[in-house]
Amino acid sequence: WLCPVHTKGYQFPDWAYKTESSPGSRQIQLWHFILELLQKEEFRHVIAWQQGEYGEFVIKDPDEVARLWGRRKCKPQMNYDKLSRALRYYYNKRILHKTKGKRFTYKFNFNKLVMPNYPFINIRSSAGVVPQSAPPVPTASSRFHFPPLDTHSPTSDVQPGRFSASSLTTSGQESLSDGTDRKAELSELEDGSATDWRRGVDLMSSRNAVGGGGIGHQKRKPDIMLPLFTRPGIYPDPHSPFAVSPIPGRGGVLNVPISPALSLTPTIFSYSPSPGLSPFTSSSCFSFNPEEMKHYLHSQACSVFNYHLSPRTFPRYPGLMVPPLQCQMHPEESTQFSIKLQPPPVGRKNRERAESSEESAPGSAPAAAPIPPRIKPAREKEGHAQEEGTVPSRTTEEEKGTIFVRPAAPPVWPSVPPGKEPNTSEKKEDALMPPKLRLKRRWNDD
DNA sequence: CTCGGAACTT
DNA sequence: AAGTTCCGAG
Repeated sequence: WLCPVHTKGYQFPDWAYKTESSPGSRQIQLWHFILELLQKEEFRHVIAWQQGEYGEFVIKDPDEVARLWGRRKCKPQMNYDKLSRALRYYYNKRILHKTKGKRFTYKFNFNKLVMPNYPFINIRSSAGVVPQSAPPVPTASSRFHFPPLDTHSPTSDVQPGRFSASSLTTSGQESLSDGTDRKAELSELEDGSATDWRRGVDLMSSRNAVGGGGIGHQKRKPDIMLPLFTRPGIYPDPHSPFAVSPIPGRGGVLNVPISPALSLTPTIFSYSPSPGLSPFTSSSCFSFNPEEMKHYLHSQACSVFNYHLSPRTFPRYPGLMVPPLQCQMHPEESTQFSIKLQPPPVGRKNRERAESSEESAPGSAPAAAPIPPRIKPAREKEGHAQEEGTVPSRTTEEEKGTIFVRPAAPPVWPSVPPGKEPNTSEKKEDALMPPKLRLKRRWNDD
């Protein structure tokens, strides 16, 4: 078991590879391990990304995953019951959340790590233009660390964060060993992700980056600094800030002013149908694909609505409007969402009832619909004799799954239409109504 | 299956 | 801190 980071290229950003050296974690972490398995095709029959939902994965063989985990941790008594308990501890930490109704299905909260750094993204511009079926395979963000945004003012665009190459932080000494987090995400307005985010920062900065050009040290400053990595060809979007001016501002660093209006959409993600074959995996460059990012963020927004996550999970930034109805990527999913968009559930009971009824809703488009993983019908114990050495038997299904599905039609945001509102009086009413009530009203109306 | 409390371990 | 182990409840 060699360090995953040194195996074959970067499939995930550094934060996914917490190392022993990382403060606060001397040993492999479960989510880290999960990511590791997810990364390898050999385990595709044991655990795999769920198609259609970014960051969602299915444990196809709970016993096997538990066994592997137990082996890694030298806990022969490990089983899915225990493993899942550990997984559940991630709920509060916002590392994972459960996909209700789907057995053995969980979802990573990647947004926790990404969102704080892209508050200025305008998701509206192009929702659902990006491939949908590919698993979240963040790539090549390795050399960077993203200082957290000012936690206290998520909306203060005047205090943008700053990107800097972690290779610059030779000391890697940001060790923000904050013992201030946990459970603290109670306050409605504070984004508890900030503390976690710092962790992510640690992870990345702790990684001794490859010497990528000697740029001087830099301290955190309120201006955004985007590392300059000229990678011709990886910026398909002409609107990418990098496509615009790849010329170094100074010292090889681009100083890009942030404004909420600016559709600056750098992304550390790159969805590749076949992780191992990603053209980017070999590079350690920053890749920016606005479309992907937007889609990703949108997907996350959907999660917030569909999984009843706290809105806190999805930072509220100006210009970041994510109407639930926009979540219809797949025709089949659209039915899901429309149903889920019923008035907020009152209690757990209600929630579950709604979900179950939704599950039974007739799916209309079988087209490229991701096949719901057939979970061990009867817990059949087909000999998984070998594991690591197992030859991945690529099923045609899997291949199909890598096909990008284009959403039916580019949706138009129903909320806050630039045009006019149907009912003027109601509008006025709304204006007088407290935000909460207004929202509730909308829930009920639509 | 899923959840989360509680005590315990490393 | 990050699980591990055990377990009652839904």
